[in-house]
Amino acid sequence: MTAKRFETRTFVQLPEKKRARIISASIGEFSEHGFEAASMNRVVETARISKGALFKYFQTKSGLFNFVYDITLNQVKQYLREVRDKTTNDDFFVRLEKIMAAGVRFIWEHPRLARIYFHILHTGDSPHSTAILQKLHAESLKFIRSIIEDGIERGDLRADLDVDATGFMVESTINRFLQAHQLEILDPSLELFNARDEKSILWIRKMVDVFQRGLSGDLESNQRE
Amino acid sequence: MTAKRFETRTFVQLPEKKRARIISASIGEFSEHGFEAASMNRVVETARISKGALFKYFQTKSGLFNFVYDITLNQVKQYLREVRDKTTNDDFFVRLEKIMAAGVRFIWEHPRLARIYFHILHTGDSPHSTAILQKLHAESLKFIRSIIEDGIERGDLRADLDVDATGFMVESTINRFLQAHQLEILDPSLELFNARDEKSILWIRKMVDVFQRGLSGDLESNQRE
DNA sequence: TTTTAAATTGACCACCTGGTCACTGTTGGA
DNA sequence: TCCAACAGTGACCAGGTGGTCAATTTAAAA
Repeated sequence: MTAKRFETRTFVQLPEKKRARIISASIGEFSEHGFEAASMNRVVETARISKGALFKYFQTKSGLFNFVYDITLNQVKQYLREVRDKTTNDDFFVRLEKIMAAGVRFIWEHPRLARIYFHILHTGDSPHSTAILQKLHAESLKFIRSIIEDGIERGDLRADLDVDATGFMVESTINRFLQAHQLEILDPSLELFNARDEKSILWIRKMVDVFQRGLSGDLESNQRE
Repeated sequence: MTAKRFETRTFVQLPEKKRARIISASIGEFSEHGFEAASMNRVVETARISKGALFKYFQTKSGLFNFVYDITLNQVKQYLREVRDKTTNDDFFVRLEKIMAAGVRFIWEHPRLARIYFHILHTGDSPHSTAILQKLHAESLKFIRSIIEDGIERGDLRADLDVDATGFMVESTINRFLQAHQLEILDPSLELFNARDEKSILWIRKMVDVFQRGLSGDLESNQRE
């Protein structure tokens, strides 16, 4: 699998400052408008280059988007790998807490990339095929599932747990929780928009607790075998 | 609170068939493209009327959207009310199952309205203020919370349950589950896209079970006071 | 200094957008 | 039959879109 390049040789050879300006402008534009509504004219304006130049650096709007998409995805993957590797010895529920906390940190450190990631994840607004977008979701799910399977092996989780259903629920909750930090309209009443630390951690604890103990009042029903 | 009308007198007095054609064309357009990317030209084309006419029926694109949004919201609300009232005597977990099943049914019966609803809910792509969109989310959450509070009162759920966190988790899961039926890219590997009945119900059972019993393998930790 | 190759520019293209308005039916009452 | 009131039309508007390309500047090689 050869790495596809979306940027031209010309772009790569650009002085670093200029290249950085263009990348930043592109990230900004796509993070604010998504793919379809993003404007090449605005990118050109923000980056202070001519339109012709931009189209010499990237042949099409899709090309520029793919370039930014790559950066985004690599950052997300790296952060996921890091959390997983740093928490291998933790109990499942501690691990879950740390994963969520790391997500909040990621949003805080890379707000624009996070926006791009979640926007694609939720709207599919991108030049990619549905197949590729589904793969994105599948990877996200796979990550959570692997954590759950570890938890079962270690005995932190019920052995008879349905991994598919659990994975889906945990992933849904995490994603939505992280989005509430980022998209004001998705922050229902938790007041997590632009929140950090204390408030986030409090919520994380509460949610992990619900996952851990379940909802049932009838403790009998927790027993089974 | 007087009801704001988005459609003009002229539109109301239109022959029913024509009016229906216009409404259908508008619902179709907004369900496929959301608000911003929707095209009045396409609506006009599909509805087989002139552009001038459409702008006599609705003053602006926002007006037309609001009209459709009203229809959508009323349908959603009505279906929520119905499920709630029909299940008041059920156990919480049965109730949860029925709510999810009703959601699947709604998507099956009103696929275009469902698309509009979820699109707004997730992207905020609409001419409305963030305040109004937050209210949408808040109402959705409020609905789930009321079901949870009923469950606690009835003793189906732990009395010490955190209603906020639980509501958030349940609502996230339900929403994402329903979206998987509707948006192919959001259907990770559950194969629920365009699914109905058996497959959906199986998943619902699995998820409700996880909510009910929790994830813990250590049964001790379920005991507390 | 001259030549040559590469980098950069912005006017321009076709096509789209939401919205307008002078004009042309159509209808019903006097 | 005449006329007024309304319904409907589509060419047109300003402003946007992604993308192109002949002309120009820049930089390096000869």
